[in-house]
Order: sequence, then structure tokens, then C-alpha cells
Amino acid sequence: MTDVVLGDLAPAEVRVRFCPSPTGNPHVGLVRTALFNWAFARHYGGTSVFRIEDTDVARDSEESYLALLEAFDWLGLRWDEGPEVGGPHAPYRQSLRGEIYTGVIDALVKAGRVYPCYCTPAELEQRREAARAAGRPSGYDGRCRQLSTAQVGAFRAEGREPVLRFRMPDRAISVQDLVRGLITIEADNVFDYVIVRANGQPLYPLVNPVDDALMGITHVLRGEDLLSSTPRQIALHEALREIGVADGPLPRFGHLPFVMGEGNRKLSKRDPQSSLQHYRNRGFVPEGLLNYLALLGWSIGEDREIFTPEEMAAAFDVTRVNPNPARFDPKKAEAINGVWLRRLPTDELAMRMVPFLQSAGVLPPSPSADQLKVLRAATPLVQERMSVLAEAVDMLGFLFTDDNVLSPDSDGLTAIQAPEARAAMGAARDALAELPDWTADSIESALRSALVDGLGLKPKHAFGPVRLAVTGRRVSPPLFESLALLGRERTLARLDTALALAR
RNA sequence: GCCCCCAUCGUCUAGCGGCCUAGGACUCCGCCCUUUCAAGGCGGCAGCGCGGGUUCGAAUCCCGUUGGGGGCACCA
Repeated sequence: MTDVVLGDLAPAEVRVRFCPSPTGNPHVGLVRTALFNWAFARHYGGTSVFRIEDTDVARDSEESYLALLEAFDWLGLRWDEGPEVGGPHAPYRQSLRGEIYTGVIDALVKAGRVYPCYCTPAELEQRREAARAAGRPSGYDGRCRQLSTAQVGAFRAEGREPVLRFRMPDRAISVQDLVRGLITIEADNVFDYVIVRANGQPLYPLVNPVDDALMGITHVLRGEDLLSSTPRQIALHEALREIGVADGPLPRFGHLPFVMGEGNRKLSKRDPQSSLQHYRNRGFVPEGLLNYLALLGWSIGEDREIFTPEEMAAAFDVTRVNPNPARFDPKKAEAINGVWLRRLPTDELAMRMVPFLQSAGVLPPSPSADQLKVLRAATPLVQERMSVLAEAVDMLGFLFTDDNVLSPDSDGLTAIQAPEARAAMGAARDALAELPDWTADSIESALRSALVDGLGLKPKHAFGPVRLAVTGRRVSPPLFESLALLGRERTLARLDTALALAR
């Protein structure tokens, strides 16, 4: 029995493509598709192709194109062939492949595989509605399939410019989908479709399969929204081979489940929750986001869910992709990201926090050596308390300012006004002022003996007010280590300020 | 309306006829640890949509049904 995925191919002959159109901002569904394609190619030691489908001048933008490149660079997903790295099938931007398409279109016309259609959008709309009302399928009805020269002449005389339609074969078409199994669609439900606009511009239904054929793509892994258009792509692939424009076997298809958002709707580009940038801004690391996305529709098995892209690639099997849609759960995504944050070497984590601290104004654009030293020392204190990097801002802000950290309107203020709290802060100030050496250990024993033993306070009541005075927050990194990093001067100043405010 | 796809805890999933009184993870709730918060440990709540078959035996196979999603562009 031949392999359902490879057929007669050698593993290294596998060629996949990832072919976004440069519209809007990259979103997580796109990344998931890219990741699965990448992992698939990597698994077999095959080739991954990055192709830009920019045939819609009205919607495509250079800005989006650049954003796409930057996004995958950040993610660390590298393609073997593509616009920036080149390759044997260059160019990899469809906007640069116009002549190739013109040649293919000519060949299709000559072979009678396409025909001009003079129906206007309004006429089509009208007949679609009528078909729908009559309970018939609403696709193109084939009106222009066999036009006489007289009819053509009449349309021309009216000034109509035709589109070109691909003539679908009159038979059912089956696909052995790698994710979903055998799918068959009857001829009555696939219609002749437009491949070239009236203005001569080729459309996606043409250029996508044409490039797949010309670039030797062996496996097409894409979203399930494209499943029902697969028969017409297959018909076109067959035609291309029959007229000698392309050769080699047809690609195999696998349709990946959607990534859904809130309320069980497909995550759309407009949804802010879908934007890759949103997660980058929150402080997801590529390792975490990719790991989470891999979990959507696929499982590495054996009760494991933390793994690297390389580990994913090693284990990846398209036929084990779960066909049902998956909901993107931000909570779980953050939890997975937190695991990766904790796995990072502390110096690495410190460097990754820098941009977040900078954009929040906690660190200047060019941090001093001293500031970086403090940051490195503080990183272990926060490493196991973060799930996204942006959290570093609130947790570490108090270390990098000389200003008062207790805002006068905070509810923390009332907390330090209690007599017990004031006593604790006063005693802490005195004990710390005389402390011979300023280390976390000595700070801890000094505060313990002064507040817990001396004043008889419970640790919770003893250290809470000090934390509030010095960090401005009820929740902070471990107190004694924080004081050690802050330094005696600022610690005492903040206790003084708090004492004054609490009066 | 027509066609296609999908269906296990709230969510992501394991399960590919007996190992399932259905396992893991996230969330939530307890407890432990503890200067706070986390992390970590222990424990808990919670699921095979429904109805028929097939079989000695079904979460697993088949049919139907219901529910959800997608497609039906001179967008991709």
C-alpha cells in the first residue's frame, strides 16, 4: 500500500507553499497555517516555498508585504524559496509574473479550455437569485458556453468586454483530503468560473493553481474555507497538464480547520484578537505563540504540550490533524507563553524585557550599564511570575525611578495609615538605617527581628506596609531581594515619604 | 435556498472496538509551601449532542437527526 501522504514521492521531494496575500496585518490563523506547512516540509526534509499572492492591486499594499516578511522573521519561520531568498522559480510575487500568466491564458484559450463570458454582474446576480428561489444551485449557469459568432458580435456591439471562464468538465470530482478523507463533489455543484477579469487581470482561481503547478508544489495545506473550491482547482491542474503547460503529479490537498475567535466565529482579520501584533505587544515570545498555535488542531500526543518548532516538525503528521475548528483561548496561550518565559536563560529574558520597559518609559532608549545590571539582577525575581513580557513594566517599574512610587490617590494609602502599619514602617526605617551590610539576607533578618520579634507583628502585617511604601504595590517581587536591589538610600527615602503621607 | 465540512469536560485535546468507573492541559475552587503575588506540589468541579443500527462488546464503525461552521465574487 502506498503512503497516503507521499504516494510515490521520496520524502525529500516534498514541496509545500505558504502563499498569503498582502492585505491588512498578519493574523494568528495565517501563522498557524504557515507553521503547519513549515512543519510538514521540515518533517520530510522537503522544501518550503513562500509566495506572495498580490494580484489584487486595489487591496494589496507594500506595507502589508513588508509586515508579512517582518512577522515571519520575528517568528523565526524561514522559507527555502521566496521573494527575499530567491529560488529556481523566481519571481515569487505574483505581481511580477504577469507574462507567465499571459502565456498560460493563451494556451488555455487555444485549447478551448476557457471561453469568453459577456454576462454582466447585474445579469449574473439576477439569475443567481432566480436559481436560489427555485431551489437550484446558485453558481454560474453556463449561458455563454456556446456563443455563436452572431451573439458575440451583438455583445461586442453593445460595448461589452468579456471575462474568461474556465470550462469545468462534466463529471464528479473527488479529492482524497489528507485531513478529512475522501470528498466528492458532483458536477452539478461546480461551475465554470472566472479566471481573467474583463480588464485582462488574472484572478486567484487561475494564478494559484498555475503557480502551484509551475513551482512543482506537491502538497497544499490550507484553510478549510478553500475545500469546496478544490474540485475546480483540480480540473485546472488537469487541464494544464493535458495542454502541456505543466507536468508532474497533481498536488495532494489537506484542509486545516479554522481558528475561531470569541463567540465561535471564524477569526477574521478585523478582529483585534486575531492580530499577531496584538500578541507581540502583550509580550508573547515566538516560542510561546508558535507552541500554542501548534496545539490548535494538532497534538504531539502522550499528554505533552510543551515543545519547540523543531520537535513539532519531527513528530508532525498531517493525517493526524484534527478536522474540527479550534477556539483560540488567550488564557491558555498566555499560560503556554509563561512556560517559555520561565525556560529562557535569565539574561536572555532580561534582554527581551528591555523593549517593553522602554516603550513604557521605565527604561530610557539607551539604558545605562548600571540600569542593565539592575535589570539582570532583578530578572530572576520576576521570571516565574510573568506569563507575558509586558507584565515586567508593573513589576519592575519601582526599581528604575527616583520618584515617589506611592500615588496619593491609591487605596494603598489607607492601608499604610493604620497605626500598626505606621509602626512597622517606622521600625523598618530605623532598623535599615543602621544595617551594616545591605544584602537580602541581612535585610531580612533585620526586619524580622525588628518587626516580627520586636513589635510582635505577624509577617503579613509587618512586611505588607513596607512593600507598599517601597514598591507602591501590594504585589511585588520578593521584598528583601527587591530592597537589596533598590539600595539603602531610596529605600529609606521611600519609607520616609510613606511615613509622611500616612500621617 | 443549494453544496461541502465538522461534532469527547467551559476551552484545547488524548482516544483510532474491549487497556475508558474516558487521560492530560488551560480556566475555576480548595489545601500545602510562603513576606505579597506567582511558580511548584496535592486534591476537586466538569465531557463522549440525540436516535437507530452493526457487534459478545462502541466515545471509537454505519445510517439518520440536531447543532455549529464554510462555500456559492470580475476578493484571496
